[in-house]
Amino acid sequence: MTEARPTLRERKKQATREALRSAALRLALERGPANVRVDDIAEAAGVSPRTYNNYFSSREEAIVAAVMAERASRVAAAVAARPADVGLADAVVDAVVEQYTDPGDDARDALLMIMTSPALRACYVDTVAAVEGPLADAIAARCPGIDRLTAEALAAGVGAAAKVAVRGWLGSTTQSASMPGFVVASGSLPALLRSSLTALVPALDAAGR
Amino acid sequence: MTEARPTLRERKKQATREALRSAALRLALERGPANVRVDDIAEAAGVSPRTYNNYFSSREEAIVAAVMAERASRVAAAVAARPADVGLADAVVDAVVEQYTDPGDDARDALLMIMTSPALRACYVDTVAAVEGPLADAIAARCPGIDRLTAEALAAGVGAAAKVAVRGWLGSTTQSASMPGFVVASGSLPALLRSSLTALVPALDAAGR
DNA sequence: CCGAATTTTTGCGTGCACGCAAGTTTGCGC
DNA sequence: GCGCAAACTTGCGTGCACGCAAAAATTCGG
Repeated sequence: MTEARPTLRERKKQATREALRSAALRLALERGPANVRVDDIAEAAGVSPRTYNNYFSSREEAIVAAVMAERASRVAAAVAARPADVGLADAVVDAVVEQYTDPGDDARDALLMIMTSPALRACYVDTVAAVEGPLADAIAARCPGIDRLTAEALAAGVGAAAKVAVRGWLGSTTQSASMPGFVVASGSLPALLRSSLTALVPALDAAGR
Repeated sequence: MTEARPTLRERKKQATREALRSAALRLALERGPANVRVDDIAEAAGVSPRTYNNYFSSREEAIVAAVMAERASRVAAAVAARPADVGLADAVVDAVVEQYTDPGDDARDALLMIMTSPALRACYVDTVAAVEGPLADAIAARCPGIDRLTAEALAAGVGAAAKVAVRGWLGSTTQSASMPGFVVASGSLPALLRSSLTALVPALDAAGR
């Protein structure tokens, strides 16, 4: 065992978190997201309702977390893993697209459910924002002399462009009141992501040197 | 009168909205934001508590709205107003900085209060996001042949960079749990905004042609 | 000016987020 | 093992957001 096993307390915490995540996802898929109360999730996971909110700060968060677990850190890792001789722009764009190109592990229908429910969608785009921190680190690591603020601005820009692509993917309606819950797939998500991120390539190139 | 007076109904709606805004701001400044319930705001504005939520979807929103009213559209207008022979990058950067350089109308202490309260800060950065729509329009108007998705990606990037600058301005802590409510001014906001936006200038330049 | 259609306000009920103060479990040095 | 300190869980109370349907206000055609 190369990994020192984390303390009992830590393992229990992760177990509880996982139990809540999967219970939330399962119930949401069975009954539809509107028919799941946090009390139900808590009961299914064997903890008190109050405890649920010690782990997740909204009803939607657990459901989305079940699908998006660790995607944020994987983007950063993917950027770091790119060979040093490819430009920053290519490294970042490819890494981001890669993570969204194959969501299809076993979460196909979960993704569809998330895209269908406005509340879940909102929570999902917040998840996209979570890549910004790790991504900023990865960018900074790749560009030795770079300003910290610049790295964060670029990472935030990438996150924002990704959000735009996702919103565009769902149809043209931003999140306005027009036809909520109406989903139109207008092109493939990877292609949209690439288009959207292309706008930022010059900025990434400039920073990469 | 060049403007046809809007219907009575419309005028009343705006009056109610304004009454809620100013009541919220006044009470928050008097008692501190934590000691204002939405019931208080509603009562001060002479409407039912339920009506408050027909106008604002969170307790913080009215307070922030009182300060930020119409700033979003002003940024877009400022971009549109720049002479056509200045580059897109300069037009956008100057317009954004301009709007945040002089918040000092009479809202100095209101801004300080917003920066001091975590919940209000969060709502404030959401407000920054509201510039993105109008800004995308302005960018699209300035660059005739530009792709719509590209314009939105750029606008979102600008918004994101502005958010980073604002966060950085409040001290290095993002919105983490470390010392909430502790404010450190680490440079002037306009300077930070300029630095942050500089990272995106190459992208704007590339799109401007 | 009158009544029907539309919009806004309001009260009510439900579910949710979270601070607080016990109660309970785990970690750790002895 | 023992016991104390730290961390986690739980119940409770408060305030908040919002769907729904009844009531009040506004508009508009005649």
